[in-house]
Amino acid sequence: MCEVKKMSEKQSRAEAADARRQHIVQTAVICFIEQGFHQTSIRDIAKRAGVSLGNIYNHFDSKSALIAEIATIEASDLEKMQDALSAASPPRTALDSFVTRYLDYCSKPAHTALTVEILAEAVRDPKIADGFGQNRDHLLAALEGQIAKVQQDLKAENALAPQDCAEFILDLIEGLAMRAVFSGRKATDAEIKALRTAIDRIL
Amino acid sequence: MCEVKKMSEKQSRAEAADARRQHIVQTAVICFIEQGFHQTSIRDIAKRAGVSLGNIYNHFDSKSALIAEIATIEASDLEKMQDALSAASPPRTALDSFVTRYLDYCSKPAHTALTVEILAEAVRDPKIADGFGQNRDHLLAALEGQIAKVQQDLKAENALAPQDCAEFILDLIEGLAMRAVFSGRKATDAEIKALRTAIDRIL
DNA sequence: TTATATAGCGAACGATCGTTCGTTCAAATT
DNA sequence: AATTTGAACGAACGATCGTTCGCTATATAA
Repeated sequence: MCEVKKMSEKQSRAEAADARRQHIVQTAVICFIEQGFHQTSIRDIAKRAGVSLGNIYNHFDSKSALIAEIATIEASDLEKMQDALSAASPPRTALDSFVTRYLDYCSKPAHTALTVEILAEAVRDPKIADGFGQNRDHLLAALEGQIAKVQQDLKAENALAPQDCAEFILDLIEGLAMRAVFSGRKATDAEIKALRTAIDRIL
Repeated sequence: MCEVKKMSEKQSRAEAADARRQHIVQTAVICFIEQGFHQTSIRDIAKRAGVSLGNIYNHFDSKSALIAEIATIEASDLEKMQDALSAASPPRTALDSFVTRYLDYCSKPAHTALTVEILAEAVRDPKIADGFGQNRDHLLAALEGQIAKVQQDLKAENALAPQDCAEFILDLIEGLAMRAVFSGRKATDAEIKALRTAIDRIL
């Protein structure tokens, strides 16, 4: 009846609940990054989110459900990376800009902390491992498509299969980023140049 | 006085203590691989090792000290990998055999589980991160030496710097191994062949 | 032989964990 | 206006955590 009227000044109950839920998720992510999954208690999250302990269980079935949801969200973040690959620019340009974007993405310490945490969880939870692998496969497929085009343009002989090529390129980018994060610095220009050279050779 | 007499049939007190300590460490490793650091309790380890709860604290100061020790042991396992690199065989042969050995090493699911766990710990504990990074640097240096020789033999122009090259090669091997482990299989011959091709190109 | 030191034990401690529960209160529905 | 719904709360529960402590027994030292 009066749904529309107060939309602008005050959100509906369902909207407020969704916002609260999302706020809890975001706070949980911060806690998990800082302390890890199993060193973070529900009380930690509740306190930091300014929410009661019991209320968290109105929005999530259990702590592991909250972890699983965050793992899914983090995995689906990869989808945004595919935009750079689907762009209508020349394949080679698209690939170059993808390298830049993905390296930046992997170079964020927060991303590394969360990814490693999810990886450790994925070792024992096939459900999380699946979500992780599935989204990575999507990115891989998109990358593979561009690589095939680039190889066609290069008319390269004895080229590596695009699938292998795509996996290797991701490995190189992730490896460089992780090394930088763990030594508390950013990848140097020299390192990035070497990365691009290595990718060129692999193509 | 009677130290020597019973050495063969019964170990001295110090030896027995050392053996017990090592047995606890090995049991802890198994528990940590199966359940992760923070999902494993001291009681789990004690029970599985057939040792009393309190006795563990006669051998280790705390749970985190036990974790740190295991992280150190695992990191120093990398040293054994350098043997293949220091061998007196032709550089190219040494490098090839290293690729095989390191891929096998990284392909063990138990190794992956423990490494990911240590990595997650290293994000928040600089001491563990240092131990991890230091041992990796040693391996890297050894690999770098062989790469320099191989490049010299190839008389390649515009070759990548041996340091970068070494890091990239480790990234490729570790990436392939991790992918295989997480999908519950072994690296296929085709994948290994692709890996070797990629390494050839990078050199 | 006597004294000392230490590995081994398991009950016990205090803290904290994930989760449940009864309750309150305001929004939504009738 | 009356009723129902569900978000929000925080005390409470039972379990488990890392760690400590007093104790026994035995190898070593004196």
